[in-house]
Amino acid sequence: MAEMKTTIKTVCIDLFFKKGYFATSISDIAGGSGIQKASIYYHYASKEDLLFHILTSTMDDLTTTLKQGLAAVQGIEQRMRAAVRSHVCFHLERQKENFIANAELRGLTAEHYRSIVKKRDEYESIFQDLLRQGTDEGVFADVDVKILSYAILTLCTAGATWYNSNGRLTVDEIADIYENFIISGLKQGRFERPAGH
Amino acid sequence: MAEMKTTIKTVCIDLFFKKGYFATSISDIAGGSGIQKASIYYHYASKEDLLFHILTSTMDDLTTTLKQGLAAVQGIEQRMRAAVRSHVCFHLERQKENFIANAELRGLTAEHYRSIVKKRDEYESIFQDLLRQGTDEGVFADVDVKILSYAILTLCTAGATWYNSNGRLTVDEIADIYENFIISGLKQGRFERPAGH
DNA sequence: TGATACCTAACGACCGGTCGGTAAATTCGC
DNA sequence: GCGAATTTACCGACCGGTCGTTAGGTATCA
Repeated sequence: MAEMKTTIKTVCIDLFFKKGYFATSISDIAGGSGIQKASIYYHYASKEDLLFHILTSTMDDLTTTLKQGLAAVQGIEQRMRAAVRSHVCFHLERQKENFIANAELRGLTAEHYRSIVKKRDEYESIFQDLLRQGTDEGVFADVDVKILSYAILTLCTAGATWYNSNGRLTVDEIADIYENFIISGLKQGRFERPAGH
Repeated sequence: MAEMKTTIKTVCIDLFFKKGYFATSISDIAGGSGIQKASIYYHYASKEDLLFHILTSTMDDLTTTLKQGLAAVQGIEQRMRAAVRSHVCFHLERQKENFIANAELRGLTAEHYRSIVKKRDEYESIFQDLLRQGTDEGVFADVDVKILSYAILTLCTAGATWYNSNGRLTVDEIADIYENFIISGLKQGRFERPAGH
């Protein structure tokens, strides 16, 4: 049964989130999982292998979720809204994994690093396509696609660093705030006369 | 002369930025500084002390720069623009230190952690005051001050993770993009109305 | 019986940090 | 003005401890 393998991964996510990858030892992970540290190596090849597993599944699920969220949505503004919402909700709902995915890339081997960055680039390119299309159609202002895509993604991603699931706002309420902020930011100049400089 | 002390700090910033705090050894720092690792301890009490020095000076300079940038600016929109610009420029110009300040807080002792977080909170509160005032005056939409302040700061801060000083855009050009994006996001499609009278 | 899932024990490497010592520069007593 | 005392800035050697990892053994169960 892959029961312990799952337990180890879950414990690992908790610890990497709380203490960081380098500050977490195999002993910590073993202790949290209720086994001896040598037994970790029956399930995973190395500490880095564990990190890579976490990041790979997170990135894959992230992209899958986005594609599902966009599948039935028409119109560029609505599609961008859906994309932002998908991104925010995923990051808040799977806060720990996403925090790790953004903070611990340096723990990977060069090869695994490339693999994760490739997945991230593919994900980003979906947003960049949306931005480009919105700009072409004149729905969004003539924005810098590269910079604005980074802006949108890091903005929502940052939620994973401060979000408190017991806090004042629900995931949906936070998604609303980001959605409106971003869409307004993208439409800039479309509503108002330019402010004096 | 405090020459070597400065050299060590500079080397340290480079290494912490490139490899991360935990992955950087005292030997690395010593090697980069051209001395033996024991000599590091003549200038700094510990590895953590080095990190704390870096973060303290960065946070202090950050706040000082913001206050200077706001000193002579009138009007809430212009003040927010100035604040965003100050924040972006500081983060891009001192990219490495700011990256460390956002990534390596976990390396601090509990006491030093509190000290840095306190500085960060004070800095954030300046932005929150601007947001609150802008909302009160009706210049900005009725936004959630807490969430939007995090949004603005993390947005600009993120620039320090991807900015390439040899890249396509200058610091000022990037600041322009952020400034317009954020102000538009805060106004959320509002037409500008003469405030009050 | 043999695969599965764990264990105990131990490995070498490396870590942050300390120690005693020292050459050179600076300060001080006279 | 000059020798003595002290401080500055560094070094090489080494410490206890922890790290990720491995070898080899053992209980369970089909």
